[in-house]
Amino acid sequence: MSKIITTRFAPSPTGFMHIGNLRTALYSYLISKSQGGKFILRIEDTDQVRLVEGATDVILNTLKMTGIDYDEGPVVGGENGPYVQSERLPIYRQYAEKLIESGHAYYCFCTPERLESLKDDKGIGGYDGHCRNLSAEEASNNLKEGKPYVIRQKMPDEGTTSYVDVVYGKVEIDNSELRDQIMIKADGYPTYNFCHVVDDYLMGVTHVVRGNEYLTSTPKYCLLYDAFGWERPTYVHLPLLMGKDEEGKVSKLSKRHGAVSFQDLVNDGYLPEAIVNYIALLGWCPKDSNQEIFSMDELKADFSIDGLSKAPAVFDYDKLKWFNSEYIKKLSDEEYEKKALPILNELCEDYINTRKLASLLHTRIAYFGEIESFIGFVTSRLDMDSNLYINKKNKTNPENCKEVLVDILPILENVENWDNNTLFDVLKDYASSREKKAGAVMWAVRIAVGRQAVTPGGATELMEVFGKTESVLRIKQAIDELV
RNA sequence: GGCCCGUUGGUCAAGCGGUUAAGACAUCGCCCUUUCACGGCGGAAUCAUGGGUUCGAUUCCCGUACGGGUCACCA
Repeated sequence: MSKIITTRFAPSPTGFMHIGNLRTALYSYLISKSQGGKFILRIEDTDQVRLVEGATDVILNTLKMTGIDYDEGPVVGGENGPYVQSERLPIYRQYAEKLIESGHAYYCFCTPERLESLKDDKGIGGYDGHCRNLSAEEASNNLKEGKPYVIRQKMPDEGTTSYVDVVYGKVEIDNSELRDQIMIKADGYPTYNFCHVVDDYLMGVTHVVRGNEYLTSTPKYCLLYDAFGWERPTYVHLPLLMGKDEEGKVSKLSKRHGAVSFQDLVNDGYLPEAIVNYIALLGWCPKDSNQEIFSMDELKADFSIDGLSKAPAVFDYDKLKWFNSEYIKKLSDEEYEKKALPILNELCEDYINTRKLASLLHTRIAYFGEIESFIGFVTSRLDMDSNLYINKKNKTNPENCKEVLVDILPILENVENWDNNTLFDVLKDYASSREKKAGAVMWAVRIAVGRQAVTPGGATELMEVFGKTESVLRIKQAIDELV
């Protein structure tokens, strides 16, 4: 019987959830779930300096909102806990000592100053193995004297180490490239380089899924597995997520490219489902299908590792907007209003029919944060430019528009049911009774009421939004302004 | 700088030795229409580059260029 596929997401609680990080979590999750596997969440908080208060909650919350549910992890627990590395310190110590005993690791007493002196002018330069050959006696004496120390992994002097990555294929590194990296720091905490291997093994992780910044350091981890006599996991390295600045230069996706944390995007009014859908396709493509809209369940069913791309992908806000607008359009009126109405009610005067306004905006917004930019003409009466009355197709101009407005004002003032359908009929009837083009009448009214060239919705829809009183006031004002 | 990885339209991408080189976003045009949006139709636009291998290379190999990653008591 083969082992059940087990993957994990192992973030550091150092701030917000970067969208690239979320994608890594997603892929890790999908690789497991597409094959009925197990998914573990592990918090890697061994860097006590970079630790940020509340960051773990952000991670937990993001996974919850996106529907990435974990079988084992903090809060939910599991048989391989604890799932927070700072609670596993004795475990790492114990395994580090095993490696010292077997000759795969050693105590190092070098000072930070000495280490610094090893670097070249570019700050590049690794450890030279100074304490490698300290005798057991010297080491234990140093230990007894209480000298600060770290524990280092002993790398082979010659040869190469290779492994086969599922996405990138065979990766081979000369052992001479490998430094004797630190496993346990002077503060007693383990480094990522060491503890993630111990944890992955102990937690039964079969597929290590992570960003490809680890591609070249993975041989070191393989060596660790070998030293312990453990079976190496399957490695799945993911291409990085890039951003593009104004000049068109591509670089690792960062804040200067716009909102890059999941929470920022949500705050801007992007739906978690849309975000997940979009990033799933940034670096992955379904086989034998051009499908683009995927629910989480569909992703779980269709995801496969061989659809993963090797090349880095540029995060495109335009495409995200498209996905989001698709998801917004799919929202039921009720779901949509739940999100749109609070924003509109906050921005608009009481007399505005915000439900009507919301429905006009439903097919027009790409994200909810965009609403405000659409309704400036609603929240205030914009400066009027009489040129707006000019429309070639309907042969309108300020003069004939004024005629229409003056003519139709008393008719509108008599309208009882102030709704779109009624108003539309009224305007149409008026037009045909005066042998005018309906479009010309609509244009005059829409400009008078909306006071801007392009509006979300036509003349009668706008009038419904404004209500009778405001609509009539706006038309009167427009007439006055047309001298 | 050493090492590693990558390179199909502006962006995401399919392709896995022979194709009119899919599709989506963006863009442009037309239709629909009460302006816009939605929806429908159509256009423009891509295999980084030089050598091989082959009857035939976008596809395989090597070099070059460009981009990225990595060389921490960070993960």
